[in-house]
Amino acid sequence: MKLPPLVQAFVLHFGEMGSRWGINRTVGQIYALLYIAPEPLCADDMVEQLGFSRSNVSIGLKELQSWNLVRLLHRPDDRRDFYTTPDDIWQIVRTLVEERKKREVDPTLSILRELLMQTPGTAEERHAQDRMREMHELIELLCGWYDDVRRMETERLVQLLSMGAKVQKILEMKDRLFTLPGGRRTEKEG
Amino acid sequence: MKLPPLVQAFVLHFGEMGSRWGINRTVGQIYALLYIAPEPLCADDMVEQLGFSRSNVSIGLKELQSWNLVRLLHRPDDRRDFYTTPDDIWQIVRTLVEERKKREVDPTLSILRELLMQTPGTAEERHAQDRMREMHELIELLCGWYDDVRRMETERLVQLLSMGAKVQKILEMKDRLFTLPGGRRTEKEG
DNA sequence: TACATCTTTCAGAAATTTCTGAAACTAGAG
DNA sequence: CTCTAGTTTCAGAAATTTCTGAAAGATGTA
Repeated sequence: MKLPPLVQAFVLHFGEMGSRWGINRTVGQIYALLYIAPEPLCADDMVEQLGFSRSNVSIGLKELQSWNLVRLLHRPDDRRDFYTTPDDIWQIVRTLVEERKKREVDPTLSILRELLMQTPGTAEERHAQDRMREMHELIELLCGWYDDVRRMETERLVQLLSMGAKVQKILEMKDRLFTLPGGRRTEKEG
Repeated sequence: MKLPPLVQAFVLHFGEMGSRWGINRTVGQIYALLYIAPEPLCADDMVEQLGFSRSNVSIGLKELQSWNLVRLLHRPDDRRDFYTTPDDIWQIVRTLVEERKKREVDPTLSILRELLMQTPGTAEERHAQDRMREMHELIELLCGWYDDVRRMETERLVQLLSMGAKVQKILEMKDRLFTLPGGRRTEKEG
């Protein structure tokens, strides 16, 4: 691996973290390299800089493509494929979350739905189903929220995130505004 | 494996998803079983119901304990350890997020901080560092938000999540309230 | 057509992770 | 102290994942 020390440390870290993030070392390193590279890279650049075999890099790139995490581009008079990550890091995060949801959440959601359709035979099954229902509701709530948030413009999103718990203050204010003197809420609120 | 079909399907699913979630099959199945079991279980119950070896279950339970995901409890006149998950599923989610952050985000944050302290030698390193800085800022923003949110009471949290993008409406309202006629913001905002 | 350049596939080697059974360990009861 | 009922550890077997080199495929050029 021939990289400036700073870059190398970054790339190696992403390789190590790869396994914790459910991708492998090669894929982690390739992505890290693409992310910090000032220019698009071709597969052979990666082979040279990371020291993996050509085929390993090829498979890693396929994997990244299946995650929609890289852009493929070409240069005039050059048959090679060049790869980059989006310049906008928020775009990267959005894609990452979207894909992880697709792989890590959606299958569970659909199994839960399926199992909740069934009629429980025993008390044990009934209890199991209650527990699954709780889980299903929670995941649906989170997904609903996510589905709203992902449509927000980045600027708004940043604004919201920066506020953190201050949103709560606003909610409390809203509650005061819309709550009748006796403590009950107005009809519109729920 | 001797379990009611409904329970079995659930448990098997969590086993399969285990690898995508960075835990293994055994751990996934054990947790699923504990989650839907109406009563606390001891290790031998799990051996019987899941068909793993005793030692495998033991290691799986240790792993779950290291994630703070199970509670250990004892019965009078019984030396065995019994295990459960918290009744409150929100508590489970909170723990899960906390632990994943600890393992999947914090190490990256600290490497980034470290690398950003260094003085870049070349233009390439300078560019790499800029890119790392973007990443660092984004992660800090998310962590700051998370740090606020995790302290919220569950009821408030649910309220917030249910609102989804409606929060945006409130923000816009707030903007209107605090924005001077000319379009500039008041000093307090920003 | 033959050739050059680049990419992909794939069988098997290498490495890593998971799982098991046997042995070691722990702590209360007699 | 010894027995018993439990838990943990650990070396190696089994399974899975990752990685490689060689071969095949694709595509543009002469």
